[in-house]
Amino acid sequence: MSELQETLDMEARAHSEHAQELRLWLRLLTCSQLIEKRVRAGLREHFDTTLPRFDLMAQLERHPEGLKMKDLSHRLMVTGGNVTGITDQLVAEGLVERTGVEGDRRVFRVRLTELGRRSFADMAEQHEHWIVEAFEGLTPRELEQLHRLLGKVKQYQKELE
Amino acid sequence: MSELQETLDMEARAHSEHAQELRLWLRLLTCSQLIEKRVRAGLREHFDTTLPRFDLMAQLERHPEGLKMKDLSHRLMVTGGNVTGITDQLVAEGLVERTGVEGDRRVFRVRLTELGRRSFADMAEQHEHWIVEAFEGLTPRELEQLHRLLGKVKQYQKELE
DNA sequence: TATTGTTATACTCTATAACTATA
DNA sequence: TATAGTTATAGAGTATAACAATA
Repeated sequence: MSELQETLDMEARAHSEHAQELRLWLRLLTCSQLIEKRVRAGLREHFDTTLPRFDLMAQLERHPEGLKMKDLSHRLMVTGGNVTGITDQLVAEGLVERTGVEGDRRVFRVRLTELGRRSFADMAEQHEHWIVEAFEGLTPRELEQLHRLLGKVKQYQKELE
Repeated sequence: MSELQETLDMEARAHSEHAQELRLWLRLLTCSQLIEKRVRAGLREHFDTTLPRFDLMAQLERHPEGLKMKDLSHRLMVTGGNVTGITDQLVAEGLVERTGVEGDRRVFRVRLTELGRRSFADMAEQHEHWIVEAFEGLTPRELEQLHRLLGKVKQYQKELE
């Protein structure tokens, strides 16, 4: 066993009668951490940005008409103050814009600027490459199976809420 | 579609010819974030502790003879300074202890104290419950399949290093 | 009164790099 | 020279709560 494998192999800490679930969780966590670390590093090195910023822009790219701060907060699963902070940064860099909404002066609509759209397109292309690479070890059929199984897991988390 | 489902359903942002991989990644990330959030919240509310602290103690529980700071750093996939900080906290609370190693005065052996072992046993019991609950939506066969597929993903990440 | 969004604050976690002590 | 560990620092990310403006 390589030192790297030894390093990453935290799964054996599962030790109870429910060892199967614990091993699965540790493996799931390890996979997402390994991929996420690479994505974060890539975003930082190549684009001088962070995953939350990328995620916010990705939401806006899907909604050209714009999203309210509250929508962003829900979708990104973080509290409002954080969305304000990230949005402020992106506005300062000219990547997104806040525009008022008629009929409710409390609300803003946040959208990508043209610069933001171009910038996001660049990042998304690289991001796609990193992700495709991460799953190259699986056959198309395995990709599909994994997607289906994780769908059941995700569905169940929502039922637990 | 419920608001919650809508909120969590970030997957549709995948839009390229490699949509399958992107959808899979977003689903994997969502699953691990949902479970991790619950574990973090549980550790904070019930035990006033954090996931990195729990993970460090879990490593020590697996190694009653103790681990060197460097080993912990490798296993937890974080840099040395951070291990020092977390270890300092746990030592201050009497949960772990540093003891010298004869033959190399640079090295420390970090171990759980008796209090640390009892404390970890409490946490591990609850932790197991949260994890078992998270995967209740899967049959034993599906648990096994998912574990196998994630094993391939994990294996491939190591090859990419 | 309730809601949208902002501000202020504090804390955890992390990486980096300079440093000490020992090998 | 190299290694084990610490210290110092800075920044990301987060939650909480108080607040202002509007509904």
